[in-house]
Amino acid sequence: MKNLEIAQIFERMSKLLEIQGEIVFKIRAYERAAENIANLTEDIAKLREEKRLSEVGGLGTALQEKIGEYLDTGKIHAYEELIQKIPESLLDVMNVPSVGPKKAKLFFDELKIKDIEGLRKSADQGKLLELPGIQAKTVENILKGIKVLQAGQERMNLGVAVDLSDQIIAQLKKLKSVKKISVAGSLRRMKETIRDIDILVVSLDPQKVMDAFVSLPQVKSVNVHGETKSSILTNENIQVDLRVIDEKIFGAALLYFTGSKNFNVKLRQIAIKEHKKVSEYGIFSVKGDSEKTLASKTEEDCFQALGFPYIPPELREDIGEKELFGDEGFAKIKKVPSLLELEDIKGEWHVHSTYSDGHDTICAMAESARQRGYQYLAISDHSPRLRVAGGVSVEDLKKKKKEIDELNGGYKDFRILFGTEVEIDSDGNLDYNDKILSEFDIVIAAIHSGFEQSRDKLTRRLVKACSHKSVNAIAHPTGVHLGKRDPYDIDFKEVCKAAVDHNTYLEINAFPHRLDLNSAHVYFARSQGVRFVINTDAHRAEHMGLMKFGVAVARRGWLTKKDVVNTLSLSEMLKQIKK
DNA sequence: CCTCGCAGGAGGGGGGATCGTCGGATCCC
Repeated sequence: MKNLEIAQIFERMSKLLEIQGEIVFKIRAYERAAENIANLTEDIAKLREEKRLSEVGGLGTALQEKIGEYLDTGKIHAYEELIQKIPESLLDVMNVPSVGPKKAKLFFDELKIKDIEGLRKSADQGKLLELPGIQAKTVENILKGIKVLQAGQERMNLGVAVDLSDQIIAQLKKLKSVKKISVAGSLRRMKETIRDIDILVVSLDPQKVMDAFVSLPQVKSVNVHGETKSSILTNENIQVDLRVIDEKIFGAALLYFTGSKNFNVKLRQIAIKEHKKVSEYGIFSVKGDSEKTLASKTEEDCFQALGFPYIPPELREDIGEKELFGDEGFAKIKKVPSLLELEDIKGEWHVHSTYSDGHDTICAMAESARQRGYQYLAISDHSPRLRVAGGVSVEDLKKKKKEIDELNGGYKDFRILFGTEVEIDSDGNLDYNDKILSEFDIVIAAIHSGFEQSRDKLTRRLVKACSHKSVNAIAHPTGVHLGKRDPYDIDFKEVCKAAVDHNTYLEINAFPHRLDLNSAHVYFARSQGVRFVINTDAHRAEHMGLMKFGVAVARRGWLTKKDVVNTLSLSEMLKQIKK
């Protein structure tokens, strides 16, 4: 699928056009197109074939032509031309903090600086100082920026981010002067991956909080240490920003710093139409030159002042924007769905035991599930084909079944389900025969090999697995490993259709390295009528605590309790999964 | 560059802080 490639090129073009000094609207057009394309769950090639590119939004004749050109030839002429004039490596230069399009252009025009190495040299040699508007402080910041950039800019997964922010918040909470504390930013929206961590506090003694913050044990270096804002880099090169907020405007600040950026823009656009103004200091009514504060103390107040219901952070994204604001973008929000909660989860289908590559026994896993208040837990170990994970042989299945039956004899309001995570082979066949498969309580099918197959073949494998009479779910349907491996190339819409047609559930894998399906997939699949199961893929008992991340993805994909099968009681769930 | 609404052309991402330098660029959500 070429979606991401095309989005990336448009993204790069927008930056290059910015350096070139193009009008801001052209730059934004490319930027917007890139975003919309990246968020697509359908194949752009297919959309084009069906002449539906206009549905994407932000694609006029010129951009549609360029998409066609890329799909046909693998190249975009306008892009090739652009990088003749402006070296692509200027994009790296522009990535250096404190260097934007203007400085990048200045350095290139005057000093022929075209990459970071060149920038560093010129800075060291004092050449930058000869340029207008550049003085010692700027050079210092640029050199510092290069170091920051090279220290690592990748995104971390949600699990890492939550661990770190929990630690920091726990430490800051110990201070008496901290009255209120909350995460903000993409972490509060529970995005699958996070770049930096934002924390807001209310405190009567800001200086003290800031001093404590910059001297936490996790701190490697301090970027900013002020009264209202401090910013540090942890030993793992993660940036954490702390802001002290006046309690009176905490809600407005939280709303603002939670984002997303596009969501803020949207709110402000809508506010303007109603002669209101939104800023990080509050919601105001505007009459001529005079402004009156309508709300600022809590987020709820702020939404109310705008005439909106409370919108949970997970929904403040582009993903469901049309549903939220209407097609024209300015309709009033009537109500938002009551999203799935962690407490709604009654059990899960996908954990491993010592029968395959799990760390804990079936009994230990079951105990942990019971303590979490679950009614059931399917122990779904790998099948033999997945040798590296010690797949369970047909013989050992009998032993496993017996063990489960015995344990179940001792439970009253809880049941262990006999499950498997069965391999889908390179032709879409399953790793146990039909008779054996029919004996499981729960069968989830998964792909662990042959990721490089063609889109058609991969899609057919999943469709075939979906239509098998014993398969209840497809595990981690896109195969992504965040930061390590891209999803494999499938026609997701086809897979959704097969899932709906055969009462097969699609898994939201809650393990932070996976989060697969992701929230955009979930949102799309929901629109196709798909139903879901959220599983942790736990390989030890404590991993079952990762369920919260799966729930977060579900919420970001607009799911309610009724979309998710493992919110049902045991008997109801068993009834519904019948094929 | 796109969209709107009209047939050629106009108008188009909200709002503020901060930094560093002298008018404005960069950054944040």
